[in-house]
Amino acid sequence: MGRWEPNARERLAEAALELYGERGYEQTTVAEIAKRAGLTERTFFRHYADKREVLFGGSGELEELFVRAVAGTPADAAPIEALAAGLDAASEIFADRRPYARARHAVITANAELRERELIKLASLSTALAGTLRGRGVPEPAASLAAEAGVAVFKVGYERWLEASEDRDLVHLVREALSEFKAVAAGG
Amino acid sequence: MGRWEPNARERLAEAALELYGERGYEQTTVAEIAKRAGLTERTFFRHYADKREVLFGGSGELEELFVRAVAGTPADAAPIEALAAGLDAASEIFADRRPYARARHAVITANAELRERELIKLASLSTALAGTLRGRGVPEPAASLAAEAGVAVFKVGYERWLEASEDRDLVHLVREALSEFKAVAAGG
DNA sequence: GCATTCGATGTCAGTGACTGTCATCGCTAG
DNA sequence: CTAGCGATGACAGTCACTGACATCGAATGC
Repeated sequence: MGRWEPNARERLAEAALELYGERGYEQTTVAEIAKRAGLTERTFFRHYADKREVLFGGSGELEELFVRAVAGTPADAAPIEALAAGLDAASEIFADRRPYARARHAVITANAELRERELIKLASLSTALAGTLRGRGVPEPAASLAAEAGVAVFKVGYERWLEASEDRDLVHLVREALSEFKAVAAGG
Repeated sequence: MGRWEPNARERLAEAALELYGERGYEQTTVAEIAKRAGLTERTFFRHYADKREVLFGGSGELEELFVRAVAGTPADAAPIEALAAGLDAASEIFADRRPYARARHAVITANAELRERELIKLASLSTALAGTLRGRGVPEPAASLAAEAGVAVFKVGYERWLEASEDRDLVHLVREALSEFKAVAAGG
């Protein structure tokens, strides 16, 4: 494996989150992250495309899970109902990671570049969901609109979960957001 | 005014769009943009915060117009109906700018950094709309969800407009996107 | 007219993100 | 034991972006 210790990639992500939290994203240099992880700056950029990406290692996994759940829904389910299944699946993987999610979210919301990166990850998720819906026969622009709505619902539920007390779980908060959404879209 | 010619800011934006279109965003240096505009790199950064922002000079205007139209709606209008008024107002200012909008959109979609910047502008719009809706008595999370939906509708209509023939105008395409949205959200 | 003042620009040096290239380490197959 | 290979280190270079200070040009006051 590596030249020295294993899990270089994970060590870098951990060091980055710590440093971004301690002194802020902008005040942290990549060289400092690499040093805390026992590596060099050059190696950081072999594992992550840039200084922002180190906080988004799990986004591909989330997207894959969400999409798979939507695709696994009965073919005659309405777009919104297929998305509901995806929302459930995506919510479950966060179950025991709330402390980590909170630390990460605090860092991201504190910096515009990181917010931008988060938005493009969500846009990628939305694009993938729209493609999956089209594959199920949903025409455009309904597929894209439904996908965007699904992501918005997840985002709202997720943010409420971060602020909520420990006994409120993400799956339920996202479901609540979904029914709020349906009410608003119906003109309520 | 300026040391030489007037409208330095506009000249920079024009030069940037040209160069980004000719040789691509990444292959263009800020020094080249400034030179084409008859200025120096340092002056570029006095007018625009970074190399991406030069393509987004009008986003504040769009946000202001959209928000004002929503705020000017009768107090008893449902969130979706208030947003519909905002969508109409926002759509009108693009009426005679389709060639420019197409060139700009082609440049933005070709580069991930520029897509990120566009997304955060839309997120800012969404946040502003949500605040306006809250000011009209719409509670959270309905206000945020409705605002996200409104932005998604605008985005879909706008993209269709860019691809459409010259006789189809933005206002109508956005209205079509809105009714598609209502149908999908209702479970259609 | 002429000096003063002020905003916009130019100049220059510096930091840090990111990349290309090549050497080197340490494990593994044979 | 050695050859090969993947991961890392070392180093030089480009470019986005910033701070500090000089300078220009036009408006203003007299």
